[in-house]
Amino acid sequence: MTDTTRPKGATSPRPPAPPPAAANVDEGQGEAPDTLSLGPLPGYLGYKLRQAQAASFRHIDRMAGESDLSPGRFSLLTVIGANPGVTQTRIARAFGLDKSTLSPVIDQLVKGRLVARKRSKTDGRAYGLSLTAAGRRSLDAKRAQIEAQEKVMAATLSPREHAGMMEILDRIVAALDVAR
Amino acid sequence: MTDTTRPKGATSPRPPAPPPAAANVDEGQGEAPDTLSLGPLPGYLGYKLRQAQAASFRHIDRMAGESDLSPGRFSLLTVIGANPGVTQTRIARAFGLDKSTLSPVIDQLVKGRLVARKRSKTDGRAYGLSLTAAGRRSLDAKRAQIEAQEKVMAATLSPREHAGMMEILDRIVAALDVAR
DNA sequence: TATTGTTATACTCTATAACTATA
DNA sequence: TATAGTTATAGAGTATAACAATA
Repeated sequence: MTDTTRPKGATSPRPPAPPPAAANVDEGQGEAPDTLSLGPLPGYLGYKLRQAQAASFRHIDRMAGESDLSPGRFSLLTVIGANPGVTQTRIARAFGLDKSTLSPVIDQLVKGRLVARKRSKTDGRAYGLSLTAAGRRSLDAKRAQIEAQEKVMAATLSPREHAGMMEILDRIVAALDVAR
Repeated sequence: MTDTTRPKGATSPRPPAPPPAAANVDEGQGEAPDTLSLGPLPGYLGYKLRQAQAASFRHIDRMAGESDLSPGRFSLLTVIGANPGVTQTRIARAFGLDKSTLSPVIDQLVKGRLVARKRSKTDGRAYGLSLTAAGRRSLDAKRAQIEAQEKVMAATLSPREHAGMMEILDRIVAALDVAR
């Protein structure tokens, strides 16, 4: 999810470089030396959604310093911060993830002292999760980066377009999760 | 990239289940039994982009049969199909990937007999890639699924909204790849 | 020396299955 | 029996570094 304390010495795997715009050409006759066709790909909304999502991660990564939170860990810390005492299972359900997915990540966050894990008084199986002071600081720092990115995106959109995107994206999610 | 022939007996890792809509609630006072706050997440365009992208993959996966192409391998086969004789390096550049990323994937595609790899006559280092008949069939089958998904998305959008999305998504990618 | 491609290694994100401990 | 969490294993997708072969 969020990558707390990226292993100090680790070579953090960087996202791919932005694909050259040239490749975005829609099919076509321009068989120039190093331009290749992406076929029908640029006509698919799903493809563009993927491109935009990838560009977002790439951009966040470029803003990030060493041992910074990954987008996934950021969202995990955000939810823990907004729901002190929450359990792993509840978080997994909220994100639609399997509980086993969270175990190792939360373990890293706990080892990195960003998250505190306390056994529940009322249920000996469950843990209550909360942010440590360091976790809160990491989260705040990352949120500033995220919100800077939001400003970059908002700056290229009119307020109407921005609101429209938010709404349409929800509609797309709803349609796809129902379909089939 | 694309996942050609998913290892026959392999338990293809399924995408996460759709998160319950309840989790979408924006902060709030409603501290109901199992509703947890996502904090500021639902207000971020980047977060919604990620959700929509994930919903798209999830939906494709639900349509897919056994040993079907992953979205990544689909795009890879698409580009090979549209540019017979293309080299790995050129594809990597077009997608903004490192060349080392493609080696294992293409190797699988070749082993799965979906892609043919021939040493270039003019450059002994390079391979020319092309689709086999089976590769073409897999690609066509997958494309039908992809286009079915495109119809599902298009059905929830007005033509203007659809066109707007395509254009705005491009604008977001351009803005993010320049920023910082 | 530069380029094409491979291999080893690593990291994120995700899943299923099997298991422990607690309810 | 059901639930919370862990561990082992697996797979997609991506990277860097080091290397071989060819240019």
